[in-house]
Amino acid sequence: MEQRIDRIKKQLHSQSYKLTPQREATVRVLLENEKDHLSAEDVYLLVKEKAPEIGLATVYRTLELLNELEVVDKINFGDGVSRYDLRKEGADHFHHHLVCIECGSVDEIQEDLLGEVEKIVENDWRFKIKDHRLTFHGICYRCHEKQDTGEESGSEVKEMN
Amino acid sequence: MEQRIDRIKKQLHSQSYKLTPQREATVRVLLENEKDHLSAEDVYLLVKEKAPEIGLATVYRTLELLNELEVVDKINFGDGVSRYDLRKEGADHFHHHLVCIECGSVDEIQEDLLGEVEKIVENDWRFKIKDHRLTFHGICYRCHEKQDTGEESGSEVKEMN
DNA sequence: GTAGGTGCAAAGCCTTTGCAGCAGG
DNA sequence: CCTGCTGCAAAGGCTTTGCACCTAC
Repeated sequence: MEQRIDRIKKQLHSQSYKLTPQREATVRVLLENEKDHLSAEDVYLLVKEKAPEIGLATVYRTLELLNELEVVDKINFGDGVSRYDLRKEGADHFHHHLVCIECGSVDEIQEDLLGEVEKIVENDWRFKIKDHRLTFHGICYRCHEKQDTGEESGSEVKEMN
Repeated sequence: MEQRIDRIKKQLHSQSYKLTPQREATVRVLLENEKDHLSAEDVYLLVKEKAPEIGLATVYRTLELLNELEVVDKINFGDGVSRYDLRKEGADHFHHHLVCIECGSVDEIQEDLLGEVEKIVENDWRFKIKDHRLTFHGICYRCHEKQDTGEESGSEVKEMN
């Protein structure tokens, strides 16, 4: 974790940005919640616990900056808010999402499932792929199990991570 | 075109909605611009040419309704606006997008490229897929040709529809 | 006459921006 | 000082909602 912060710090410095306390707090929140897909508001609330004086605008500005530096990906599941997802270091961004329409959970698939598909697209459509977004909507295994055991579904779920 | 409108009309009636003149004008705009990915505002401006008195709110409400009826898909390319894409009739929604980061064009791939991938997801993650979104970001063949001046254009590009 | 649909304007949300103050070189 | 960064509040942009009127059965 410290190493990662250090690397992000260097990355910032290399483009003459600073790792201010607010930025560091924001990055830490992202690292600590790496599995989640936090909205700016979510990040804000979590950062406030560490740095109560921070403003929402700063969080937005920091997230925007991290997005430009390709430290995070800004993603959108169609629910009206942007979410921010830490990139795996070094990896040419390759991860997909499973969004449960029952409980709203979002799981990640790190594995690259699109190798073949990308070859087809690049050849048949002569399209030079730089990035992709793949999201499946459906029912996650947890909700599946709930239904199979006759349990009530849905209304109480909070966090699935 | 008339047949399609007729079917949409029946679909509306079957759920006791009406195909009002405003709704019909909106649907016609969508049919006439099937290849595009219009925003609500785009649709509004086009509909206004046929039915100048229509309000933006009605367009939003109509698009929302058509989305619920699965006549259109509401999609989002991360540029801050929702876009509306007519579904191919009968098809279990399967189409993907190629978004050019150079010129902003959006091409569609109707072909289902995810058959194998979906099997893997359903088996390995026990996730029951209901829908998916697949978008590639990169450089389209048109921009490619523009850049590589004097390139031999050997292979044919596949039909986009 | 009842229910659904419409236009307009207002309100809602998420996000961005303007600005004065602040911090570190 | 100068530059970059911050917090606050205001403004923006897209979308939804409230409401009175209208229209079709």
